[in-house]
Amino acid sequence: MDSMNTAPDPAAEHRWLTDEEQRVWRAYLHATTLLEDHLDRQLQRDAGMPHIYYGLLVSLGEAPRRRLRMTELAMKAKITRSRLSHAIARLEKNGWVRREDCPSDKRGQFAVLTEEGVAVLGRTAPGHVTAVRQALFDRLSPGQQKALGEIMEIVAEGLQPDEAGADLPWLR
Amino acid sequence: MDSMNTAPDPAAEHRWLTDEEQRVWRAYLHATTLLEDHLDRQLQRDAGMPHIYYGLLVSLGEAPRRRLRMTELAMKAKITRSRLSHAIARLEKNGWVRREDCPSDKRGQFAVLTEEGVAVLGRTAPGHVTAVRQALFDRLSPGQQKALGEIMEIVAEGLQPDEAGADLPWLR
DNA sequence: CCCGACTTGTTCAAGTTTCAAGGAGACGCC
DNA sequence: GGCGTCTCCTTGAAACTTGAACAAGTCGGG
Repeated sequence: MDSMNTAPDPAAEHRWLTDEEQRVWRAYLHATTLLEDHLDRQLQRDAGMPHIYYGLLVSLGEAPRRRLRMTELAMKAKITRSRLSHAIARLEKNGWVRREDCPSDKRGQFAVLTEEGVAVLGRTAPGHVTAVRQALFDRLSPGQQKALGEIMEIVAEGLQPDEAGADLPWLR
Repeated sequence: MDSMNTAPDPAAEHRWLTDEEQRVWRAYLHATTLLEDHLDRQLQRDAGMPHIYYGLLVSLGEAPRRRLRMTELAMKAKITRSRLSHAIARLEKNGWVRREDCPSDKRGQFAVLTEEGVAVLGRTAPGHVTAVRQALFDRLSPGQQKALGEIMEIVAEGLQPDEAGADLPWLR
């Protein structure tokens, strides 16, 4: 989505994307949005929640005592505390998560996965894994899977660290 | 809708992700959300609109006579017509897009990029390209770029076609 | 002990996306 | 022409996200 490739452009030289880079970039955008939409739809249908909400339940399910401090969970999910606050409220209404006060810090709250939440995960996870497998892993060679992992780690690494107080969505 | 190769889902055997697959999948989720957030933030700051709105302007800018029918634009952007309708309303309020009636089909509407819209793109595109380059291409070897392109094309191909009238967000 | 500085989590308002209708025109067919 | 059925796009309400502002709690000096 970044064309006008032959423009001389003001303010001195500017490196546009080559045709090949542009092809790759568009394929990336296309595939990632398609996959995200696909999984969102799959989970909405089978679990009654979008992908990110599902991710919250998974994170809680993996945590010790199935609970996490709000801030910690927000960091894991890479969302703002505000957004998490709303999300947990919704999941609470569904009965899949419960809030608990933190004894050692009166400001703190734990989000705790309920039994019902565990149950939802249990009967939903297989279908989700299947969807991921069918959309991604079943279509890639072992070499491609390896390459994808490496590439994504590189990209994440470049964006992740708090370089010069740059992008820390969960602290905004 | 469910697989054709594995067993009937009822709690029977189920192929989970291997540790390695899980590593790759999490890296994928991590990197893609980080990148999406990064670009959204960059564009919101520099252009006053999220990534997808920017994409709409780009699509219009590339189209003949800088105009596209609503449905066509929705397909290009892979969003529903409803969503597009709201989005264009917003862009119209910004003065970057204008609506025009289709002469040959009175139901039809064209979304047309205005001069202001062109200007916004012109002064915004370089920064955006730089952001993409810094986050992605500058960090990958030529081989990785090629691999990424191939992988994304495979994934998109698997999700794209209207297999059994499955997932067509823009027709819902 | 008290103050300022920072953290934690929530809330509000504004903006965006989704979902379910619905109006209006096109199209085929009798 | 009259009908039923599509297609094109919009609408309004509900759900979700965002960013700023806020109350409450913690913490480290002085």
